[in-house]
Amino acid sequence: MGNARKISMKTLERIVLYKRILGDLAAKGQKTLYSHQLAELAHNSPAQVRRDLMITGYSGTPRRGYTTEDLIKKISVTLNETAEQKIALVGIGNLGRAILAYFNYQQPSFSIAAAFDSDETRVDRVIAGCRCYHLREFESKVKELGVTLGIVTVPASSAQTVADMMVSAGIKAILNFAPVPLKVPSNVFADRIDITMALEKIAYLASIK
Amino acid sequence: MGNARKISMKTLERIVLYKRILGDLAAKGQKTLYSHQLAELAHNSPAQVRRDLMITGYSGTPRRGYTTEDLIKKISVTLNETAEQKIALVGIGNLGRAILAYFNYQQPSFSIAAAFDSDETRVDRVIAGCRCYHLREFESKVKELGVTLGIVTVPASSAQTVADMMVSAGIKAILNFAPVPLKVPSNVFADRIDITMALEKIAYLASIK
DNA sequence: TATTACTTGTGAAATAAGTCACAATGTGAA
DNA sequence: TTCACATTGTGACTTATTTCACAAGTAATA
Ligand SMILES: NC(=O)c1ccc[n+]([C@@H]2O[C@H](COP(=O)([O-])OP(=O)(O)OC[C@H]3O[C@@H](n4cnc5c(N)ncnc54)[C@H](O)[C@@H]3O)[C@@H](O)[C@H]2O)c1
Ligand SMILES: NC(=O)c1ccc[n+]([C@@H]2O[C@H](COP(=O)([O-])OP(=O)(O)OC[C@H]3O[C@@H](n4cnc5c(N)ncnc54)[C@H](O)[C@@H]3O)[C@@H](O)[C@H]2O)c1
Repeated sequence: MGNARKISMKTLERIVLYKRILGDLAAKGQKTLYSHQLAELAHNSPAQVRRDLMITGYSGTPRRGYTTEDLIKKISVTLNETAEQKIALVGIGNLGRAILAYFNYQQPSFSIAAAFDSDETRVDRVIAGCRCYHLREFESKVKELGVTLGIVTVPASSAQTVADMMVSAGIKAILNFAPVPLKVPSNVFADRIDITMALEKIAYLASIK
Repeated sequence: MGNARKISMKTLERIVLYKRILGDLAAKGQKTLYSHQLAELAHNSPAQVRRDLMITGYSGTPRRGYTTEDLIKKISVTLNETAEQKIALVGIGNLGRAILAYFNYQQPSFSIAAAFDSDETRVDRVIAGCRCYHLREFESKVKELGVTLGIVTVPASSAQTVADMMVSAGIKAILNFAPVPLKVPSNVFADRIDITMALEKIAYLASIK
């Protein structure tokens, strides 16, 4: 869309975090803050914060810092959060259900519009306010509901098949919890959250301390 | 421990992935492979694979490539996987239970030794083979069982308190699922998996495609 | 009003990560 | 055995990210 400047992955991740921190502060009534305060809360440096905020185009004022509400709004615009996006989750297992339950409470710029599974015993019900359908209804529901994002919580062996289905249904970005990299066309973005890998990582880091 | 060379986070993450891929190939009977094949499966470049493998000290042979089993062993040694590590999970909610259920099936170089919660109704039972205790028993159980790793799956408001408790019980590394950075002393490592952030990230990336 | 004391935004430098490209080398074929 | 050649390991280069450091600017104070 509009945003001319390209945001690096690292900066993207941090400004999402900044927005959340700012939201908490705003809820507590804090009107302004300095880069060093945001840095403290985000566990990084003031220079990093200021550099990251450059891409939003928002300018603080010297000596006064940033206005909480304005900065939140500017980050939201930068993140194109104007239009709410809909998510389809595939794989109503333990992890899938935890995610469904969680994102019902939350109300960010996206919502899980529908969930799917290939197991007949897991479909045709409502979990945490989200309807569960059989996988065969995937493409039609995605199109009907205007889904643009996908969450993959199926076993690794089925993850690529599910991703392919998402791509052909027109989904634009996928978050994959299966421990296998997905192959998607270059006009689709796929990210992976690999919990096992994260554990092996901390196991290594504990072992060298 | 022994490992002189410092592994970068990026390389660490990738060699963990390589090991898993190699394990799958070995299970299917593949004896050797080339850097370009591993790159294909890991979704990166052959040069990246070879560069990453340098820190293991393992050398393949030109024209024949890498011997699957040998490379797996060398990565395991690099990752100090000789001694199995024990994990304590705190927060037996939706996500915590999904994780408990999952890591019971798996048998890697670590296992979840005990789970804890502050809610009386969630303790004194066994979930997926893992005993659940009240949080007040945390320190004694951690020491009794020799736990070195912690998983935090409590609400954001309690995450820092739980982390502090883990640190004072002697835990060396923490994996945190709460959407808030943890403050830990420099001899402890804290990593965070932020699912909401990952979703906001793909939402942004979908919006610019 | 002039001055002081901080904070911002950002070029420039430093560091980290990734890619290229090629000499060295072992393999399999003849 | 000899040779052709695909593959490895790595120095050098490129690109990305972070940090430094300081001019410019604003609010508070006197
Ligand atoms: N639960 C965890 O803590 C955890 C940790 C690490 C990785 N993971 C990964 O997350 C994924 C889900 O884990 P889980 O614990 O929820 O597993 P699970 O077995 O509880 O759930 C998997 C679900 O996917 C469904 N499914 C299987 N094949 C399907 C297909 N082709 N189409 C649609 N649905 C299908 C199953 O019916 C089941 O409901 C797995 O890839 C797993 O490796 C989970
Ligand atoms: N479930 C998800 O998909 C999801 C997604 C994003 C983030 N998260 C984060 O993961 C964490 C857990 O999420 P969840 O969905 O499992 O929540 P949940 O409410 O289902 O579970 C939280 C558990 O922690 C326990 N708890 C609360 N305070 C505690 C304390 N001080 N000590 C010990 N136990 C305590 C509660 O009794 C409960 O059992 C939260 O921080 C949440 O923000 C979860």
